[in-house]
Amino acid sequence: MDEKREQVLQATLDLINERGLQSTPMSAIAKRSGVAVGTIYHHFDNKEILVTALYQKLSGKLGEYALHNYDAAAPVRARFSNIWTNALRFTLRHPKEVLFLDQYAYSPYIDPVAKEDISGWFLTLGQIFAEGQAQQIIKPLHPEILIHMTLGMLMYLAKGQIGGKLELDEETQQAAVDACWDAIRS
Amino acid sequence: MDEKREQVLQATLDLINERGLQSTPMSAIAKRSGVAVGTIYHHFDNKEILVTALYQKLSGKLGEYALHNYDAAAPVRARFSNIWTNALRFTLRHPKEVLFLDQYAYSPYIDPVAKEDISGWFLTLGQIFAEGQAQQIIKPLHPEILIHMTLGMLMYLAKGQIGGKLELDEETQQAAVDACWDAIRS
Amino acid sequence: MDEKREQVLQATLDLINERGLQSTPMSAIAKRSGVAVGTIYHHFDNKEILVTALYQKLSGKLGEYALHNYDAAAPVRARFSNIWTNALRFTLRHPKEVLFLDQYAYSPYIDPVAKEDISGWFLTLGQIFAEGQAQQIIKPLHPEILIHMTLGMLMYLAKGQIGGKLELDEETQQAAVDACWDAIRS
Amino acid sequence: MDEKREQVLQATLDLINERGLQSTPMSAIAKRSGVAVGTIYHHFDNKEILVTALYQKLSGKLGEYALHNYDAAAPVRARFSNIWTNALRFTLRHPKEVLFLDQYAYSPYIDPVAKEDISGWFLTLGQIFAEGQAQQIIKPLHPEILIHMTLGMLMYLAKGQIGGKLELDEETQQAAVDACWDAIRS
DNA sequence: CATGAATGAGAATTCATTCAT
DNA sequence: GATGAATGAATTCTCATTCAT
Repeated sequence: MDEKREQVLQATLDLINERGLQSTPMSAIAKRSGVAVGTIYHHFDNKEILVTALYQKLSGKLGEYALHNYDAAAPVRARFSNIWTNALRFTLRHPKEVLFLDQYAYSPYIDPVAKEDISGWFLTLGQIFAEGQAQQIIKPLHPEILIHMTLGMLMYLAKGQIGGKLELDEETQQAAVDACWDAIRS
Repeated sequence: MDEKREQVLQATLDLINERGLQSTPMSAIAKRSGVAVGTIYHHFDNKEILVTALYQKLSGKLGEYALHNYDAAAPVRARFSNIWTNALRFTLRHPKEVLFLDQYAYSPYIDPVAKEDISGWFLTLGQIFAEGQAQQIIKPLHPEILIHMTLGMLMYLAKGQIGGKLELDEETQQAAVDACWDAIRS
Repeated sequence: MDEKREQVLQATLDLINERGLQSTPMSAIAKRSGVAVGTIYHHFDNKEILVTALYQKLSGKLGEYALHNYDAAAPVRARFSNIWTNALRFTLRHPKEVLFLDQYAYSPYIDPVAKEDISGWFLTLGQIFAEGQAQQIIKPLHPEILIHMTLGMLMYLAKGQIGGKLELDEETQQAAVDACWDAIRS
Repeated sequence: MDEKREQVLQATLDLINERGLQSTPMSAIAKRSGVAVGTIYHHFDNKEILVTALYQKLSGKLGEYALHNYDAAAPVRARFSNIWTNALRFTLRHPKEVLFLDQYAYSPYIDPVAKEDISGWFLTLGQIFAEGQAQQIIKPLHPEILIHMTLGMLMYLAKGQIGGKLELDEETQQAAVDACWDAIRS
């Protein structure tokens, strides 16, 4: 059943967030998810594949969420704000997911191939930046740099909120997205 | 001797960067550091405490580095740039250290209490922001938010460079620090 | 299966008797019992719990054996002799069990709570003593004292025989039980 | 210094009583006794020898105590009572010592040769019993049996008191010694 | 003699994975 | 497919003992 698969992924996410990968044995995932260990191995060949599958699922979810209501015809800044507002909202609504993604994006545990951007939102961002640079409204820095800077702001806002050090209401979220824009606009 | 302690911390950092915490047994740390397993436990009660000690050491090192040549009498922007240039330089010169800090700053593996800022650079940043806000040259957002945003930019630039996706020459570093400023200035 | 559990308990008893707790690692118990180490931990959370379980099992066995053919209607002395003859016979037939019980009955290694008398033979003895005292045929001492004295005689006779210093034939066994009676009768 | 030797022996006794041999490492003995580990090894070649030395010391102490005021000319019963009163008093005043002796008298950990009765109180007891049997006032059982029975009573009274199940005032102590006599007299 | 840091063999325990039911 | 008991290699941690100071 696909339902069990989802339960396993959810339990894995929860446990890794609570205790770290190091301290979440398959047996704990089994207990938390209500799925027998053997059954987990029916769905995922081994632990690494399970974690990788989780990474890919969440990565796709974030990308998909970010591209919500994307209007290719809108002006550069509007498109940027749209994506970034979406992404920020996602991080605030799904802190565990974001923390996990951030944690494993550079971890040697997950196969680099699995980290490819599936949803294409990085690609889209790159296009927006290129277009903005052609219009001379965005700093003439390498798009990869712009993506990293803005993504970093986003991720650390999420981390801060998760760590309990920050509280972002609607208004502040808007201000944060504007700050992102300020960082990259020329 | 304190020398052995340092050797252990260094080996731990190296191995965690190469293979991840999950895949670096104490025996490997012993071998790499040239210190017997028992001796490691003589200095650190258990693996978690060892990793925490490493975190604290590196965290302090980054903070110390960031406050290099700090001139409390300089104007807000100069002070900001000074700290941030220092910090960025640190991240580029000490990629392993930064990757580790980023990885464990929000990990449940490390006791939150141990993550307190020892060097006081966050405190200093907070003061700079407060002063800038009084002068109305910095956005009226909560200092924690400003810190997280700029720190996020920094960390992700470092991660990008470490991951080989970015190349930050001197000029670009300067531009990055300026972008940080743009993000927070009003 | 419960069979494995029993094999482990038996191997533990044998090894502790042969080499002492100190010198019987879990790996040895695994080898001797023909059960994998991991399986032992599947049945007993840790070594201490394993030893405690063994204690409880043997303690129950002795109590059960002692109450064999117990006739509540028989006179006090007959009941006393019955129980004590049973117990003495048990100690002589099950030297390993007895040595273990004697060794751990007062050891800090085993949780005092776990040492509660499950079989109820101490309770029964207490009743016999109370009745005997009412009939003024037993010394008016606290039942616990009477129990400890007679139990001590029994245990040390067993230990003497096990250690090869004594040889108790049927006749002597009878004499020993009589001596127990003499010790407590008024 | 001999003082350090005594401190080590005392700490060893205390710790073994509190936590069991299994859980008292040399380092703990060092800490508790205030003597460095290395120094302990100056006095005792290894742990086994340390424990054995403790056994011998306590065994001698008990024997010596038991023979206090021994009057070879007194009648059998008086001599028996004298020794047994002494011994019982020792067990009540030195519960830790007694528990230790009982614990290791039959343990494979201590070299059987080291268990030899040094003080000669068993010898003396044997003589008393032989004399009493010649006078037909003591049961015609093998002296070893008589010793084991009475010793068992003694030890278990001590254990009971240590375990908190018993409380022996002066009067009861006298009664206990009488009970011992009743057990062996013909 | 005294010290206690250092050692590493060995003990306790964990956990990914398998497989009979 | 689902289950969870069983496995044993790998890991964390302990501790008797040594030895340079």
